Amino acid sequence: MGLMNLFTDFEERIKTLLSTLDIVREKEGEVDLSRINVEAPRDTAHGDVATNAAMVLAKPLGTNPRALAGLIAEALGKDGDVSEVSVAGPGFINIRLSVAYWQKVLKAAILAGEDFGRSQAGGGKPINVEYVSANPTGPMHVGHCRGAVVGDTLANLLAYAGWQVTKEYYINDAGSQIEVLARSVFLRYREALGEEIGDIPPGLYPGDYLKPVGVALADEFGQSLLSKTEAEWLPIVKNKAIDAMMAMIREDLAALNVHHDLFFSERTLHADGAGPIRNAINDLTFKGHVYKGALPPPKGQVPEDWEDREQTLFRSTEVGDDIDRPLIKSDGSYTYFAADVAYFKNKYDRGFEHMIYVLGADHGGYVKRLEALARAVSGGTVTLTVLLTQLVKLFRDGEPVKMSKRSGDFVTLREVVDEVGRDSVRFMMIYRKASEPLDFDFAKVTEQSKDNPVFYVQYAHARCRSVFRQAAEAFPGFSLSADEMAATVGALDDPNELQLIAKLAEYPRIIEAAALAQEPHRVAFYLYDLASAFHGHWNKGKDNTSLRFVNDKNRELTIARLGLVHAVASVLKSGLSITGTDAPDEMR
RNA sequence: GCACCCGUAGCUCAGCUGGAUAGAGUGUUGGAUUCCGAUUCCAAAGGUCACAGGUUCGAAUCCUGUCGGGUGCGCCA
Repeated sequence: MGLMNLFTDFEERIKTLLSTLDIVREKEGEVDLSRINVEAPRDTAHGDVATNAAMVLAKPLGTNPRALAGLIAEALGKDGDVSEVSVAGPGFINIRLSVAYWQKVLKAAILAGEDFGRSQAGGGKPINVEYVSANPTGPMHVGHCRGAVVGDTLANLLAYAGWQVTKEYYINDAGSQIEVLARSVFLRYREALGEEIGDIPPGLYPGDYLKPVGVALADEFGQSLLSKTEAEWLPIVKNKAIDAMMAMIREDLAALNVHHDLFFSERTLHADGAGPIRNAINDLTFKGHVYKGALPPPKGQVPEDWEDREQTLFRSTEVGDDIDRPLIKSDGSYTYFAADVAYFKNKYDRGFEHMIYVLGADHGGYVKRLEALARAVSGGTVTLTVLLTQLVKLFRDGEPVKMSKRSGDFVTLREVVDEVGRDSVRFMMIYRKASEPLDFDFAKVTEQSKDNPVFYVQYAHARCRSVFRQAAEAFPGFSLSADEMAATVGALDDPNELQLIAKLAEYPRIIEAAALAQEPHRVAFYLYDLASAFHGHWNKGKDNTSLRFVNDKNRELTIARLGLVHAVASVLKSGLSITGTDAPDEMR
């Protein structure tokens, strides 16, 4: 299956070829071949693929790059799939591939279909991707949107690239904000029983979305909760409130086409006298990372109410953090971070050696302590990466949309999805590096034009399907299998077609690189590129009718070209499905 | 004060983990166009990759420092 990725294919060829050269054999075992890479030259006029092999190896071999390049080029010239080799610049080796090779690549793409870019890079290793993890105190708002899409797309990408992915959501259902939620709901419960509650007191959640929860409580319990003390009704109301909030959040996520494999409750860590947390702290203590002491006040402005207090601390500074972190508060209760320690240990015990946390930029301060935690608990065997997604600014008609969480006057995720559509939201959210702030303009995102990247890519897919519909008209009773199309690729030799094949051939490499770098946006950009190449080819068919896909006088050629179209459509569909968006058969 | 993220065309952004003359889109300018589904197509102009050093055959990319923008900084979650 070397043909699946032509760059790794040629990397292998060059490495085996090198081992036959005398100059390399003399220093066998001493030369490092890992720095050799094979890539597409920036300028296609230079060739189809280029390698830096000569420049990397010249020094260790005690020769000069141009001379070594000459040797390699000569040997490469004997490869039947290579039509031309040249040495350029400081020692680049440029390779022009034969038409037959491109046809073989296309054949592989046609036969693989949507699996063309699938990779074994992940080696089936388990990886945990945690994302969203919004507090269950209300519906999701737009702020959660980007992390949700980036996390979900990254998880899809990693799965496609050969990892065994678990998509996980950490439910923050243990803190004091949950008590506030329960009290807010209890008020709505009294309201549902006919009581006049007036304005919602400050400090409680004012949103209307809690009213149905109050009504449900009234239906289930009648007046019975009113006679109980808060200590009695709180646990009951809390459970109902969390369940209701999570049901709402799951619906919101579903509307965004986000689906987690596991919802992990923070409360379970506090259960049984906080057994899991105690165990985790004991574990850390056993490994020598815990002590009792007082933290120095922060530099710069010292808080007015600063008091020196002794706490149980995680000596995270020894494993890369800037400051030691409290695990147990001075009143004896556990900090939020203590639960995080237990949660991390839980993941670790479940066998994950690779973990990704997708967090908002406002949690940037949290990164180092999580990394420190991973080192301390796993002894450095776990790779934990935190992906920070920058802020999204909403615009309507060029004007920024103001939001205030206090008044409950925020834009919900659902409102955005309902207005602009799931696919547009998802694509826009990853059509930018995660580390870059993002402007989200309602007007632009709804636009059905070339300016809207989702539309542009989906349109390319629809156009592909349209070609098949046209072919069915030109050749009644037409029905094609991948095998039939793959068998005819020899009919394709137009440079424009070969260029499109070359773009297709990049897909497996893009997938691997994006997965490795954990940068899902690269998939979106590639899709735009491919769509652009396809549209461009289509446009050439406007002037030059001989390039059109369907030629009713040449059945064989048409089948071959449909193979090309099929491969383009498959890659588009595969990529779109990684981004979690549809590949429609037609646009309206 | 400290830590993290970001400074690339007028604007919005890519840049394949160190490669060749730094690329798209949009905008500007000049042409083409009754077209197999989109207000389309082609071309040109447009750059001190924030700045200064360093690492090496080679830096937008890696290291250090400076400037500018954003985010966060005990016992909140």
